[in-house]
Amino acid sequence: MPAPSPRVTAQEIATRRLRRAILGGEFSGARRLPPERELAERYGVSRLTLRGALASLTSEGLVRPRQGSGLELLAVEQNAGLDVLAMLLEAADEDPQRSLDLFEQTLSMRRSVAVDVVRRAQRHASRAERRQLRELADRQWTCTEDREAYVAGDEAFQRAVLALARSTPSELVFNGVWRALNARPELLDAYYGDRPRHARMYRRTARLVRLPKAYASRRRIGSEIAAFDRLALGRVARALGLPKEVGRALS
Amino acid sequence: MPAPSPRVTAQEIATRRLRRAILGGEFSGARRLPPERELAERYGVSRLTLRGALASLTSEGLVRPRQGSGLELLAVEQNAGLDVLAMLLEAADEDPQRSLDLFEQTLSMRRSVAVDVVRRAQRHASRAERRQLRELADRQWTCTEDREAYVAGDEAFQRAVLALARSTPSELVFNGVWRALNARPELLDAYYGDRPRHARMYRRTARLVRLPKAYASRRRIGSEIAAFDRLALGRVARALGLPKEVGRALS
DNA sequence: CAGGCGAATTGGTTAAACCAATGGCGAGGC
DNA sequence: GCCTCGCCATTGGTTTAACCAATTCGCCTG
Repeated sequence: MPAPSPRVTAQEIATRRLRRAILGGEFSGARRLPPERELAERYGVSRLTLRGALASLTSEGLVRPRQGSGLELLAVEQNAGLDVLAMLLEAADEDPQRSLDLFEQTLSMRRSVAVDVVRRAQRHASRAERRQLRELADRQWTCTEDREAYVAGDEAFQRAVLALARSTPSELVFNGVWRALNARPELLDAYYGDRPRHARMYRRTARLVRLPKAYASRRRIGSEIAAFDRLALGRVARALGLPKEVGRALS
Repeated sequence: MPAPSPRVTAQEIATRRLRRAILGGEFSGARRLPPERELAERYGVSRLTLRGALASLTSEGLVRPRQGSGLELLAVEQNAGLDVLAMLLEAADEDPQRSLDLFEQTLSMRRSVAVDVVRRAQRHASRAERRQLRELADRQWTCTEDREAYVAGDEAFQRAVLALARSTPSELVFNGVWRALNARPELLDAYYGDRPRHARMYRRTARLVRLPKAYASRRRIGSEIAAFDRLALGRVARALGLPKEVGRALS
């Protein structure tokens, strides 16, 4: 992705700051946000621009505006959608333990979804499609040197499997997870720290997919990914300044 | 929730209509949306109100505004977050097969996440917490007559398990899934059609959680839920006017 | 003291501008 | 004739200044 640098807009900045303030607990304890007019002044934008920001936060399930009453703060865990995961990780950048926990939880969830996705892909994929997949995986071997290319290839591979799985919900979950992991590039770097090992895992996984014993292979696929994730979490922990045992021990 | 009927705002209506138009494929083929000024006129609101709606759709990953260029339409599957799942289901209300597929895919994903959640809850829950959980499950037995109470209780139970699992991402996924299922009340009704059977499944599941052989029990938990979901999908299919075999045969 | 009325608060909406990025089209030069 | 540069129409971004509508709360009245 060239990412043509869409000009950063004032509304976007206000959205980020306000969202971060909310997720960072700046208003914790309060049931309501300050009035729009006050927030607009605080962030140095007009009230209408601030309202644009509020529209985003509303659709994310962080606040609920009530005419005449104010901006009600909602409990994140019970109302927010997966989209805020990225922002939660971002907002946790000064709390290593929380960062690691969120990262681990995210990987864990991704794993469980991945097993289901692979199962579905196994059912729906044609012979030709499987071969295409195999080729994608093989290509990963050739670029373990180049971090950026490798990560891009990994995303492409995962999306390819997802497309075969015929599960829109899983695709949407993946979008959220991927965005979240990319919200902390330094952690994603640590995750992909051992690319040859990662590529090897994929190759093994691909082989397992072909096995007829669906259930047994699925179980092993989960274990393969889990094994890599455990090692990777050790690296992530170290990148966060925590002892790597902390990462590997997580469940 | 009493849902104090927060007055339906013009901006919200515009958001819904525009979102539905996009998800319904009204602009399929086009790479861009019509200009803001034109959309505002079409939906009978001021440009600023329309911009509020656009802010929502932007944060949902459906469009990307580019100053001077226009409103770029993004590919739903590759950009949208889980939050749009509810709207996808809503927008599919005239396509029974698509509705059933989405419903099935959603349940399938929920199942795979559920297994992970249960595993985590198993690890983190204290003795007292497990007993509380058990009580919640037992209470479900007493209200299989009352659909509304039963569904509310089921939500409470699932949230309780989630809280024990210590996995924020899973909670966020659940929010999205739950909202999606509730987007089509008639289908959710069909899903909960056989409440005694549902309650029995929970009781069995709860028993499995206590088993020491973690892996084997996990596997069986997945099967328990899958068995119920399969039957329920048959009912959903019939509610959609499709032969129930279509629902049960899905994977 | 109870009830209701009304003013202050706060979100919802609009109008009319103007700024800023983009992209196409035409004039001019090579 | 073709390429390049620059102007300008298009389109999103932002602001100002109002006014409308729902809610809340305190004051006034009975």
